[in-house]
Amino acid sequence: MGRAPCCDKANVKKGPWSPEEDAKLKSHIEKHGTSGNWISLPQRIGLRRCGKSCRLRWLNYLRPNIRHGGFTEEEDAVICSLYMAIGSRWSIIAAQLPGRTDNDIKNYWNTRLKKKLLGNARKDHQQRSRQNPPAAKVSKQVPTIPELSASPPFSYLPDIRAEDYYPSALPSLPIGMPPHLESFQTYDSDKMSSQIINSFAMGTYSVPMNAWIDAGETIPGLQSMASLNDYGGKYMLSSCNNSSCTDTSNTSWSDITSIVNNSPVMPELGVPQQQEADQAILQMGFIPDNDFMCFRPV
DNA sequence: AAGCCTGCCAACCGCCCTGGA
DNA sequence: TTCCAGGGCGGTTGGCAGGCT
Repeated sequence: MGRAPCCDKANVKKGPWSPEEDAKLKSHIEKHGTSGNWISLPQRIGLRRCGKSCRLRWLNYLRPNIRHGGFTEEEDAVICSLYMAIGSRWSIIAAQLPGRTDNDIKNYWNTRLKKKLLGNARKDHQQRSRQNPPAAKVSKQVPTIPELSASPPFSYLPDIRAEDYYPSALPSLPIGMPPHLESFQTYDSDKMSSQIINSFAMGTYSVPMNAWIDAGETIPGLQSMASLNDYGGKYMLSSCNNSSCTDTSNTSWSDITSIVNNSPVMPELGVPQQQEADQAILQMGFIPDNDFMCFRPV
């Protein structure tokens, strides 16, 4: 037996709301509230609408202080960061943006922001590739880990993963990411692409070498991740490229920070020149634009 | 001018969660 | 403890508008 419908589907009106219906609903809720029951509300006020439809109309359109359109760069940044961190949890994302509804943010993401993000990421990657053509690989033993070739991370952004940033060998980590907004709120909007790379990388626990060295803000984000997740504080640090991964150590958070801080660039914690960053990466035995640093709980 | 395409967004659908009986 | 109604939410759809051919 199926679930009983929430209303009489045959007798409710569907489609766009008329100004009269809007006025009736708004006026009633402003005077009496919803009385804690959306399902019975339309009957009580003489609307031929489903209760759920009334609720949606009120929440997404009629309630006070709703803003539509005109998303700012700052709002874009928050949406991007949170989407990368927690995925399509639109209600949670909306809760961080006063006056915005989950529906609006969802629509905005699907129609504009996703394309903007993909465009920036591609442009950024192409520019870097021109400036830093892949160097000859530094000699080191890299045992293949065949099982890592399946199910790459971030299925909802296949274009970036497949073509721009993520090699197919990266491990997939079915683990929830806590929000780490504090890591992203200070970004310069001019550096949108860097910001996206960082949050993207954070969500998968794997960091393109360039981005890792690029942005000091990655560090507090990682630290937040390490402290909020219960993995006993142990991580496996790997370097990955298109065909294989090399586990360098089982490491704790302090080991990771030690490795990062030993880089000649990281102590600046600002935005070092890309050439310097690439030089540092090479000195550590990695290949910019080819290798990735992965953190896996062990 | 007409038809087609694309982007946008309001609204719907249906599943899951929660709290009360 | 179980059941169920209502609420919440994310995915999807359909219609409209504007641009393009």
